[in-house]
Amino acid sequence: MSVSSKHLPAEERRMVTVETVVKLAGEQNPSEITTAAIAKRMGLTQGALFRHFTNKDAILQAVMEWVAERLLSRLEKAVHAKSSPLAALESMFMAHVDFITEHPGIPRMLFGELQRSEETAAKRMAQTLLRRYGERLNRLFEQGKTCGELDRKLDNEAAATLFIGTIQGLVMQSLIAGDVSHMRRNAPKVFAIYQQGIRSAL
Amino acid sequence: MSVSSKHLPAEERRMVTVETVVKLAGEQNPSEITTAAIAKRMGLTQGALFRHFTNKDAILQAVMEWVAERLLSRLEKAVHAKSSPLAALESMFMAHVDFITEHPGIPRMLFGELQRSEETAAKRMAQTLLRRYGERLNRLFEQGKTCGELDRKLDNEAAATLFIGTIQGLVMQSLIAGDVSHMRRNAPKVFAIYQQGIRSAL
DNA sequence: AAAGATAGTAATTAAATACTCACTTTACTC
DNA sequence: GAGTAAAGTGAGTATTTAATTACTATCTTT
Repeated sequence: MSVSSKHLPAEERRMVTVETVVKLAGEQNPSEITTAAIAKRMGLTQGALFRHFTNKDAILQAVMEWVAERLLSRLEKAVHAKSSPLAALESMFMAHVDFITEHPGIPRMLFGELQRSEETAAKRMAQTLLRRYGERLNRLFEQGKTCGELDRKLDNEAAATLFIGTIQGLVMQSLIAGDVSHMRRNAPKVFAIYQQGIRSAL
Repeated sequence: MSVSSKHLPAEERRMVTVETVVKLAGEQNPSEITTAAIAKRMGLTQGALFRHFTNKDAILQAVMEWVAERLLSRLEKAVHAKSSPLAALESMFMAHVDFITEHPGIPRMLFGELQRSEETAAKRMAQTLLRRYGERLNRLFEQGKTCGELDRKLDNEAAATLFIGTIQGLVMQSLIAGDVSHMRRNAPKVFAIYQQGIRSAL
């Protein structure tokens, strides 16, 4: 049985669609991803997409849900079983970088959704994802403070902004270099500086 | 005499066009800025734009040139007359944040151009701008190392990535909050962490 | 195997968009 | 003030895009 036979049950077809969009976003500007392009990549006619999604925004929303689920669960797994909060933060950072290296289109889509002026469902999903991300970071920061690893007077919000911005900076560099592996190579160096910035003076 | 009479000399009209695009980018997704929208905002018909620009990319290119010039000169001014490299970095950081607060559309346009798959003139301008930015930072890092303010074994590239990413993170937060002033308020706190990360241990 | 439901096709539509062009208006020069 | 060049108008065009629809192919269930 071929992975993608002609007829797929709705649930599977939606999955394939989402994965296709993620793949396409890694190759081109997300705002240029048309329903025709998605369909073509799947070996489907454009109209067929609308059997499974009410409109294009529903596709993007499904993608953002997929991203939120996968990313957050990967981060949680990375944090799990790390003894110290600082080690957990590093593990989380690298897990995020790995995730993006595998799916380079994702940060672009996220940023693209956030800039939308209209209040689309996809945009709301992106906002929710980042809010939950920030909350998770806050918990780790608090733990780090109580166990003495982090600077007691560290500003949580600023530290979270910097954490996410650090990743965003790596994404930008890799966009300029046109090379995804660039990101993974430099991530540890960049995190080292970040760590130095938040941890308590010894 | 009104600032914008009906007929403007070509040079002025181009200037007004660029400023209009920058303004629009602060209000909506840059990829949704159409020539019709630009013209409408200027109180002009759409066709008139093409008297002054050969095509849309030429408009975007002019915008990127405007940005590069203004931003780099502001950064240079901020660095100037600062005695220490670290003080210069902080001044540069705040100048950049101020610039973006005044023109919130600019980071979005930059990022948007960088994601383009085609090699447009505007995209090349954006890449050049960031390259020159990085070079300027490198000079300051080197100065900081020789005068002992910065950690001697600091990785310049990583520090530059983090510097720019830090700003990108602030932009992202303000996008989520839907509030530009958010950025300026948090900038000092975020820079404080960054500074702690790069300076030499005392 | 028949019947009903599900998934896909191919052609079409309406709206949006970058760009063009023949013509008109405005501003400057002698 | 006439003549001219520059700047703007308004009505186009070709193309792209999301969404619709009448029809067909394929699965599933009894």
